[in-house]
Amino acid sequence: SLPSLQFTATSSLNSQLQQLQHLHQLQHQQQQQSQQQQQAQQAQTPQPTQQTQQSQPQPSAPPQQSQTQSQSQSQPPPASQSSSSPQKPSQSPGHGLPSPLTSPNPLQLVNNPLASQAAAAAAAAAAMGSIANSQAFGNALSSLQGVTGQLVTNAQGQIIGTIPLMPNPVPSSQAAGGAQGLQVQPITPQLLTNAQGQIIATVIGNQILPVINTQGITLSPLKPGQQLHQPSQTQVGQAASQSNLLHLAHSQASMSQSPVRQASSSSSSSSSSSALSVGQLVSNPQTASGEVDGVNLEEIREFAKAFKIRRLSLGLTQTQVGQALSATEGPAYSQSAICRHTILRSHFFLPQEAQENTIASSLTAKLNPGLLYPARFEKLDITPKSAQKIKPVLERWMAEAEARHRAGMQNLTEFIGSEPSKKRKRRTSFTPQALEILNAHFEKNTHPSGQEMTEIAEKLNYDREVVRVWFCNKRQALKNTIKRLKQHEPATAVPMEPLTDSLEENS
DNA sequence: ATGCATGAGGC
DNA sequence: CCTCATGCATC
Repeated sequence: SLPSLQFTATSSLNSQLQQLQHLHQLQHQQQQQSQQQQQAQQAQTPQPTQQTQQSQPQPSAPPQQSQTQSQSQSQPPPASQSSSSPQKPSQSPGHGLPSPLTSPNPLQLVNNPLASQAAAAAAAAAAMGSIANSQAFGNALSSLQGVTGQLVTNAQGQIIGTIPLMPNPVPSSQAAGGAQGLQVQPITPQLLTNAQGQIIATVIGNQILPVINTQGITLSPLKPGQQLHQPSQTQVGQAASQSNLLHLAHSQASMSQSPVRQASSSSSSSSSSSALSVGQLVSNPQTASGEVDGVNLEEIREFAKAFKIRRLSLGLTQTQVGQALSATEGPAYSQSAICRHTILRSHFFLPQEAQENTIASSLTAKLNPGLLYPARFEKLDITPKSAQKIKPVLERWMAEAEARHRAGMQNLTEFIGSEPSKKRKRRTSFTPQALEILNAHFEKNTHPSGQEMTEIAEKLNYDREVVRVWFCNKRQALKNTIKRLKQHEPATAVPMEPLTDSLEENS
């Protein structure tokens, strides 16, 4: 009901104000409710974060804990940069809130320097009124990694997931009993690993917290050699996780995070049964899904999301998939492609920020050439069309990968070293100054003439060809961005004409 | 995850 | 020379 509650992490002042207002309100409402849970969270938060990883060995935690907290209070996450700007605004007002915060602001609990998104996410969660419902918080995390205190890494030390802070009802009896709440419970998280020995979930008390699980695909807690789906185990995991996660559906929907609709009945035989149903299962066009180029982005998004989960549950990296893919016949894609395909999901949810700062300002610039603005075009993602094209390939491959996995870890990973063949030109690295100038030119004219490019190249002392390619890539990125944004505001295309016209032949 | 590079297909 | 779809190199 509250449009501004969209999970946008916008840098726009207006929406920020709105968010904060809501936040304010909600905090009042939730104070009492959330207190207990906050305490519970406090007990856990400082625990297994990678940076503050002292907890387990010795209970010398207290001093360090307080230090960590005071740090995060006094100053915003050090890592924060321009991109994390939304953090500050959304936080500081929190401190200044007239409401008597008897217990620390929820925002601080996740003020984890590790994750620049944490604060923003927390703000969003709070704004959603879901902070009290820690479950929602946990879910938001499924698609927004880096929101929690616990990072889960695999054998290579790569972060493959996060563990939500879940003060759950079950052990609460204890927590409630120890009213002090702050004491770190002697929880010794047991870790569930997949076939590769990678951690995919933790067991705290009698709770199983899947690292990544939004679609009922319980990451199989199996040891090498074991059969993939043991109903008993699977159920345990699901029972625990689903009951937690299912609630989220509503609150999550408001965040416009891809809504995971789960057939409540399909709880028993989730993953193995259907490689296809995963995508279909969730293809829920509640968003009156925007179609770009005749491609259902919603569907692609869901698939990408599911694919990632499946990939991780097999303990595979994007690179591995890419390599394995190229080993098979038929179309193959690189790690880059797989990554972009995955990214498509989140970027298509681009916050208004992109529209306001990127397109709008670029348009402004085009319409008012004199006006300067910080150029912030999107990355060069794949087009919906490409995503559509890749999807079946990935789907097919994953189906077989899962099949093989079930049969016993085969050699999925039989790769073939790609022939270096020609020596590729070394990647040019433009200096910030050069980029500034290039961007300035681009804003004035996306299609500089050969003459102009020559001049630019000379002025900047770069290869002319390099400059030309830069413009090509820039145009490509801009165009892709526009396509994505069109989905959001199809009607506002009016002021967009001049730009699109210059980038496209038709349309 | 993203920035520059490559190559096919076009005009 | 351009656009597009992708990939190698890097960040």
